[in-house]
Amino acid sequence: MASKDNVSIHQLLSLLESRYAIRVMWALKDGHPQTFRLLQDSVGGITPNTLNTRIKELREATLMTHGSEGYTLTPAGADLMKRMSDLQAFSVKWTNSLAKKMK
Amino acid sequence: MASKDNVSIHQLLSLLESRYAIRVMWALKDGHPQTFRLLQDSVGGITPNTLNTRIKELREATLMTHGSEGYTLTPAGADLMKRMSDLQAFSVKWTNSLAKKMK
DNA sequence: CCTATAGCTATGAATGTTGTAGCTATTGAC
DNA sequence: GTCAATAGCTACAACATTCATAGCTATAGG
Repeated sequence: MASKDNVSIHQLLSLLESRYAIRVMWALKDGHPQTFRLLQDSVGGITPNTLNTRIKELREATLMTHGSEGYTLTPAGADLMKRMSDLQAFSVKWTNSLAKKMK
Repeated sequence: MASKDNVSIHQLLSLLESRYAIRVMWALKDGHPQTFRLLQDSVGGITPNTLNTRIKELREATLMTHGSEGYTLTPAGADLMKRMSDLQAFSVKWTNSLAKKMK
């Protein structure tokens, strides 16, 4: 059903479109657990308030959890990051072509 | 260079993490040009102020343009959406497993 | 002219994010 | 036992983004 699928993607995107949401998960995609403060540093520039809000949202969405060694992605979260890993290569190409435009 | 690559992905993500940014491009990924108001309806719930802000940002980022038939993605924008197309399948799986959790 | 359509701008209120500070609980060393 | 270090978070006020609603300007067709 197409409209149901649209609802799904909209739900997902409205989660991912909060500031830092993707970067929080991105910081965890290598599988190493991180503490609250370490995560804050990895993401860079995020305040504890906001990080905490993101953590709550991502946990409710079953994309990340908190184990004994710190915060990690759930299998679903890891799957999502795997599907987004192409962004890395894109971003490099894109930044380079932007830089060319500027000069 | 790893740190340079990190800058790239951060630049990209901070663009994509604005509300509706991804959904604006998502609405154009089939290649059909859309007018301002049509785009507003396709995205759903976005106000003209915000849409206009997103359009400006995405045009400066060379991810979308405005031709004679309306707004469209640039080749770079289309490339980006292609790389994110896996999100569709993920979101359906994810919504279903969330729904199971709830009952 | 008159209406329809397209692309936007104006305004004030609601919501989200920031910077800075500091609280509580747990752990291990002394 | 108590002291410092670490972890997870909360409080508060300032600032930024997004909202809902309204309406302006310009162009094209009838």
